[in-house]
Amino acid sequence: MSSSDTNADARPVRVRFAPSPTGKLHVGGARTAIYNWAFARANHGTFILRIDDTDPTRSTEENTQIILRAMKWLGLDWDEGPEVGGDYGPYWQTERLDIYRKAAEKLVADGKAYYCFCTPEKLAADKKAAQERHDPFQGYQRTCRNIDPAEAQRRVDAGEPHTIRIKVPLDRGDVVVHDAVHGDVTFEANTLDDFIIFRSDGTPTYNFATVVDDSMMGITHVIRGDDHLSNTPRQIMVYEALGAPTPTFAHISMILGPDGKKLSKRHGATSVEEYRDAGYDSDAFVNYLALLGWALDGDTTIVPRDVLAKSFSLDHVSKNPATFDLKKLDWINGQYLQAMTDEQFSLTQLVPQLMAAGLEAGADAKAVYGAKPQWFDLLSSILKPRTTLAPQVVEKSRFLYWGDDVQFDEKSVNKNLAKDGTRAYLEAAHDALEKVDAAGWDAAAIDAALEPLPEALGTNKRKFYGAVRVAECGNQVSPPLGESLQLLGRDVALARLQKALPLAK
RNA sequence: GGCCCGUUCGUCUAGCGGUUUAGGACGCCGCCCUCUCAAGGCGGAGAUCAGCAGUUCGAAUCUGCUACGGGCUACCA
Repeated sequence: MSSSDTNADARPVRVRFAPSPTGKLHVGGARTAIYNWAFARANHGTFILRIDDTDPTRSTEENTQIILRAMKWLGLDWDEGPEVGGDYGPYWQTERLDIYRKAAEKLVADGKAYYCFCTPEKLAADKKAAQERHDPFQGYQRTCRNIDPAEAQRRVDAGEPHTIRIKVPLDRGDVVVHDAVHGDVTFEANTLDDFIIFRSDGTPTYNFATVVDDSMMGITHVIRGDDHLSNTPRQIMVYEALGAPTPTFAHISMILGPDGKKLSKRHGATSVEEYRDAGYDSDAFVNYLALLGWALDGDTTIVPRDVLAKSFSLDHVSKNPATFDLKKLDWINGQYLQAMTDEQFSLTQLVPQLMAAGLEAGADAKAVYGAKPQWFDLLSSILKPRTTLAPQVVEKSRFLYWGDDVQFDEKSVNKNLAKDGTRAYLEAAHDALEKVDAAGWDAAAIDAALEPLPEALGTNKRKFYGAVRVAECGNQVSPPLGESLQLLGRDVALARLQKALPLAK
């Protein structure tokens, strides 16, 4: 029999993501944020961002900004929180210290909590003794629970160091946590002790502060990491002492590295911003993370943000930990790139990368693109299927920026150009291309001009195009030749054939 | 030590007692397309559903135990 059955489901959905600004936003945290966001959107609820900065030594303003930036990059807009405000603020725990203090004092006044004067030394000794007699209950021995309230207050007023402990009802039965992903999880009553909710330094403990916040902010569903499941019965004790309804919980598993250990720097990039900087598309990244522990159904892999925001549901979240797989992330990224129009690809992938590499210069991507949109779109059309990650376009485009001074790849030259008969190939190609006039210089015309040559020269396509390709692009691997020459322009294309003659035989 | 969670192809997962010769996706292999590299299409290998014992006419699906992995057990979050 549990009185934690006060179900919150009837209330309008309000969820929160409450990161600690003690570091950057990690992929695990990002996934928790995504699930909260998607759950709120799918249920027409409210998504709240709260900064849990109660650890003054490790929390920094800089980290907060990094987290906000990461949230924006991920496209996870919040309805209440930093920058947007809301009716349930403040949204920084350090600004809520008074609220916690008052809540704790009220619990004491109501007889739901009490002052404890036990020293750390005594607590350690009690614990050791419990261990030695193999007592199944190793929690706090409730030493101060029965001190007369007036007496306790007198000692507090006299300045005696004290903490505040929750008074767990002795007749409290087993606590069952209603978890949306794990089902009902039962904790035996005798494993609960009167834990500390307020430290002797006057700050609240995590298990108290979050519950005060979550209840005051009307949070209906607490979606968070697995590591909090064991803490949940304690938190339920606080909800009950506060007389607040218990939310529905959803504990999601953690993300592992390829070796099955918890994902860490050891495994490579762990923070959201590293993935952004590596050139991943944020939609693809969100898609991948969402799939790490959740499935729309058994068959769908590409789940765009709007579908996620419509179809996300907690009962499709898996219980077991998931291994982060970079290969699949890359594949999904490639899928998102393929789905872009040439213009989108130019604006968001191609031009920014070419600018970062110093191949193009201008005020911004839009301005650079605007100078020759058809040229970039054509380049995008041939590069798009060849890229899974944005920065890859740089090396594939480089040959376009050499003028008539081609940087030859030695191996490619040896294998394709320095072979008997190639001189005739280049000359034939030059003659044929010269007949294509400047006005009609496009991939179709170029391909048409070259197409009959291999047979006429008594060779095969592989050898012929191989030689021309290396002469034009410097490498035996390049985008399709017709488009490449169109992008190069007639003058440069012809000049390159001429200049490569000495390398041919 | 005590309490709690987890375990389906290498990886992410579908599966909620019979429709399962366990489905899909990434990766891998092969074929097709093809002037290179991709993209795309088609096909293949790959999981005795952690193990054991039960319940049942019937179990990946329910129960118990064991193993392995993880979490909590703090005046950390």
